[in-house]
Amino acid sequence: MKKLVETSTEEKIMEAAKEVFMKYGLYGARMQDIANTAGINKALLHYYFRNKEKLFDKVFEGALQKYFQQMDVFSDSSLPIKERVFKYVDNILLFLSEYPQMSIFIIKEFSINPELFREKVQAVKRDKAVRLIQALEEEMAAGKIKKIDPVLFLFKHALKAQGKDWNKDFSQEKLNLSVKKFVEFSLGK
Amino acid sequence: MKKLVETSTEEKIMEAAKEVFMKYGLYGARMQDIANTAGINKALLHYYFRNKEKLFDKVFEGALQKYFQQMDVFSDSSLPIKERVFKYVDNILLFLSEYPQMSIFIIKEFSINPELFREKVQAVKRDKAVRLIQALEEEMAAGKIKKIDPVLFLFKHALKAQGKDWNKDFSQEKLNLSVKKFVEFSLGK
DNA sequence: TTTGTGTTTAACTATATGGTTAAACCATTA
DNA sequence: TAATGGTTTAACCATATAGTTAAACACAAA
Repeated sequence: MKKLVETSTEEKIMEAAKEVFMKYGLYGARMQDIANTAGINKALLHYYFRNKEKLFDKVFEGALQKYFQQMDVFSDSSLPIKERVFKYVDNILLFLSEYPQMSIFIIKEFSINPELFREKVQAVKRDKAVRLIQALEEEMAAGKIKKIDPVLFLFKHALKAQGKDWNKDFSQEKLNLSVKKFVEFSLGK
Repeated sequence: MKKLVETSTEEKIMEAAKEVFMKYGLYGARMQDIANTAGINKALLHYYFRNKEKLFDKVFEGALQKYFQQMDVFSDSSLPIKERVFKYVDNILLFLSEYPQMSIFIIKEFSINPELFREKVQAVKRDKAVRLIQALEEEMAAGKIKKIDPVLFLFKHALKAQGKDWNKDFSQEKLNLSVKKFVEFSLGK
């Protein structure tokens, strides 16, 4: 059947593109390299995904989707807020250990072109992060959690989940800025 | 005076190259971009540093030097081993927060070409890491610290310094693999 | 078998990129 | 002033790279 071959080739390209883009970034990746990795002719890349940037976008979108999907925990209002936060942080930690390349990749691409990056992210993220922030703000208003900047709140809890304590063990200067940047980016700050 | 202008241009190139290479990596960086960032003609890059790889090597060597220099704490045998470990981990944390790009950069370049990377590192690292391991093994033999794999030992202490506990809060699977890779790389494993 | 359609390829083009060269520049010194 | 030598530049070259095209291929329907 034709359809099967179709999806298979497209999948092969996507997998190869993912691998190469993650490794070298948008600028560093070579179309020929992607084609070789996928075991196909270079022209096929353009047949399936018009050009380099469109291919990159597709790969990127997939990666981001997986990442932002995890914010959906916050929509489950049956769970107490702290449970949700814990679950979310737990998922993120798992995600980061499952895709070590991806976290670095996202941080890198973000640092290369924050504006373009943010723009591309918007389409995927939609209101997920907004809803997350809203959920936190509601709980703050209800007095269930302390009133602080939601980003800071999430960051502190991410630290806490790892057994760190913001006040005791960490000073602002000693934080790994990448992690901070990453959390900030996630929330669209 | 000529000497002043000379060093200034070379410095400008080094600074620009550092910035661009850190951002885009060896493959992604463009010589023209480096020249523009330094505010000089592209040919000057080749005048001062023959070719792209040699320039990269110089930048890279500088970065690694700063990093591995911190292992020298272990040569100061007047301090108890635990003090040395603490001081070392402290320095590394400070280094990582001072140069957030660099840590990611090193991890990336390492993942792109481990063999070449290791090779380049050898020249800078020399016996620093060896001495570090030796110091740990000596203390282990003397019964001052528990007998475990020195790499694992250092990794655990790096976690501890951040308030994390290997056994309680972390499972092998949940660890951010990048951090583990980075520590392992540092010691030449 | 022939036709039609979607897939794949080899060969090509235009441009970007790393690198070279010869000449210009400029401060020092004979 | 003229010569010297390190520094800088514009213009160039060869190759790599993204992207295009026309033709071949494969397979299903007529």
